[in-house]
Amino acid sequence: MAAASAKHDVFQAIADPTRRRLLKLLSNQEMPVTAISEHFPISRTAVSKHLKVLSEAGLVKERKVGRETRYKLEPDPLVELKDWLQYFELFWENKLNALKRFVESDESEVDLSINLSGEDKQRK
Amino acid sequence: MAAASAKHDVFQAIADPTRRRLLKLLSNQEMPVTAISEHFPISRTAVSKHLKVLSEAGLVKERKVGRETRYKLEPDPLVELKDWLQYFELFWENKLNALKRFVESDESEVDLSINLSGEDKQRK
DNA sequence: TCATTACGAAACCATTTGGTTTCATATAAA
DNA sequence: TTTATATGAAACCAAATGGTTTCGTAATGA
Repeated sequence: MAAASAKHDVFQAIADPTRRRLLKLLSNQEMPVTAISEHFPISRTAVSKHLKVLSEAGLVKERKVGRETRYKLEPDPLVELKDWLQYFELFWENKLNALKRFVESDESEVDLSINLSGEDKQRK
Repeated sequence: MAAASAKHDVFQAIADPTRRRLLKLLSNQEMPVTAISEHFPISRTAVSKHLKVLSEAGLVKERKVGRETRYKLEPDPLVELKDWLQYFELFWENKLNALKRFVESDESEVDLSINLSGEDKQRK
């Protein structure tokens, strides 16, 4: 699945603060472009281009209704971000806790090579 | 807290695929620049610039050892990403579950307007 | 029918980005 | 001391980015 969002990836799409605001705005409601752009200090055309980027990343879906195009959030591609982040969960906050979670959750697909004490983490 | 990583934010820092690879590489080990750049098809100088961006976002820490500068991951700023993502958790995965959680938790501060059927809710 | 509204495409522009090569400097090694 | 190594700063460049204004077209409404 996850229809190969070729041209723009999620990481790049959310790099821009305007686009992040767009995503939040559209998470609550489906909205047409003009209404959307009233929430931003830039031109409608500029908003339209941001929406295009988001669309190419698969993060919004558009639907034509009469003469307007309504956009809404399509959150699925954010899973990629979540997965990426998950790798690093091990390293922040309480690192020991993270390790514990990791060992317990048995989603040990990757050997992260963290060796905190010289102990063998493969213990069961 | 969270020492105002002014110039580059986390979102922008991780937008570049090379920088994402750098973070993974440095999560396991502290490494000097030349060794790092052997893992990439670009010049050492280019790698150095990427490291600077990561550093300005607070995502790596450098330490001078003799004539080399060693870099390692500093994962704390990723929490910002995690928090941002968390907002959207409601919307992906099993949307019915999310809705259920939402309804049950009675923290109905926001009208999430999840439209499960594809019907136009505005019809009156 | 004719005017208005909603929208995206196009052309254009300044700035940022990601890369290069060259150079200066500090440390290590011979 | 002299040479080699490790690194970042500087100058430069092409392409991408984020914005603008102008224009064409489709749908609504008077």
